[in-house]
Amino acid sequence: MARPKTPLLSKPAIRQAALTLIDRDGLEKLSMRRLAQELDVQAASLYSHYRTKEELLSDVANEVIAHVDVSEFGGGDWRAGLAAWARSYRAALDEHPNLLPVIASGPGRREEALRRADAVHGGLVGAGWPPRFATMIGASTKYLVVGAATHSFARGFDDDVRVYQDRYPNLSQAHRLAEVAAEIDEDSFELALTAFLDGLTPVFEKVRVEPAETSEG
Amino acid sequence: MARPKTPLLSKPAIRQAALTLIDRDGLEKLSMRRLAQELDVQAASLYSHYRTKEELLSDVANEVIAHVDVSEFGGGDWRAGLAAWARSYRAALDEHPNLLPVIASGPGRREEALRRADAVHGGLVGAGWPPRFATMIGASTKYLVVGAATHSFARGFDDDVRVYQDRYPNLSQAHRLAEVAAEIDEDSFELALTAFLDGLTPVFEKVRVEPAETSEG
DNA sequence: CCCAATAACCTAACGCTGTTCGGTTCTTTG
DNA sequence: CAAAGAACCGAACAGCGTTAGGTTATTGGG
Repeated sequence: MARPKTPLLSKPAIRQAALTLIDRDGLEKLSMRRLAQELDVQAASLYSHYRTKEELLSDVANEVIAHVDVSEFGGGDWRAGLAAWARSYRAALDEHPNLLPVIASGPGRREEALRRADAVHGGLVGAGWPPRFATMIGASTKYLVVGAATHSFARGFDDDVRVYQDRYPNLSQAHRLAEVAAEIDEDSFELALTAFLDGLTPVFEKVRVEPAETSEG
Repeated sequence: MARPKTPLLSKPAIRQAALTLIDRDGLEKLSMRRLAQELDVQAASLYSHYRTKEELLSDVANEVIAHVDVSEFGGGDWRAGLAAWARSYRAALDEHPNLLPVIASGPGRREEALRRADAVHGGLVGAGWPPRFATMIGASTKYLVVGAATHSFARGFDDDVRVYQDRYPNLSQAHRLAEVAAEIDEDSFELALTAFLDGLTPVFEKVRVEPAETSEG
């Protein structure tokens, strides 16, 4: 077979198949050969569309991040903006947990990630935070989200609870809750986010500035 | 060559060589063959000491985590305990940034991680937090630390600042600070940690219980 | 309208990876 | 003193990302 009359592949189709495979079988199971097989194609053909596997993965990650919502920053309420952003971010990561290493590790050349970082920064400054604080708060909130997604209890402990029994007395009770690990994750994230925002509020009162032009400078 | 008179390898020696290589060349450059070469040995020999590469990496991670200090929980001050733990944790991750994916992703069967989780939980309960909150707070703090380490500004953005100029007006100013990215990371982490602890304090006043026996349950 | 360029697929191969097999020699145990 | 096991080796396996070179279909310029 040579060049087909209608193309068998396209960037979106490759991305979608990759994400499906990652969601279903895990990141480490995704190989170019397996991906090609899923698309009824030979592995080498993928390189007509993506230069490397890494580039493909970055593109997949970009697409996932594109679903994160930063629109809440539109109103001037930085608390609501941050909370909505953080929850939306977390939800996006939660939908594709196997992809998390890609999102968490890579450098941030991804368009959509930058677009959102810009929106967050602009929203905070627009609400009265000094730019330096806006940068820090944006980073900190992301810490919380990414940390909550990676180090989640749900996957952070072994299924076999008996491993911990007796040896770690303080934990043994905590992990009787293994079956509700997801709920603990959720509660912890909300607790942390709320506490963080609460702790930020008095800081805001101290450093607040009159909102100037956001975008010039 | 067959079996040598005095062993050429040992688990600690292998771990140390692996960590050195990871620190120097990065995680993805570490292969069993390269590691063996560093130890003047053949790759297959490593399997007399470690069953898989994964097991070796987990052991290396365990060793790094062993340096995290939870002793501050000894006094009854949960704030000081949490802060010291978080800073120590972060410092440990910072010393071996290339190892971070291993620490962040793997399930928590690592002895030292469990030992510390137990100490944290016990310290919080001992200070008066209900067990359920202790679990959540431990998880949340870890979120903050791991998130701060993985998504650090220092590595989260591309070296070439000009990429972002003009296209993202809100960011262009922020990233004129690229050369002080490490400082931003530090400040953000401290801001987040402090805000989180500040936000937690009023919660504590509400839910506090008389410290009961910590270890029976 | 046709020819050149390009694009999209293919097969085959390269060098690398983690890991296993079977062999040899040394040490330890009974 | 024999048997068992431990610690090394060389060679090989299957699978990986990627590249080279070939073939055919489409597209753009003279």
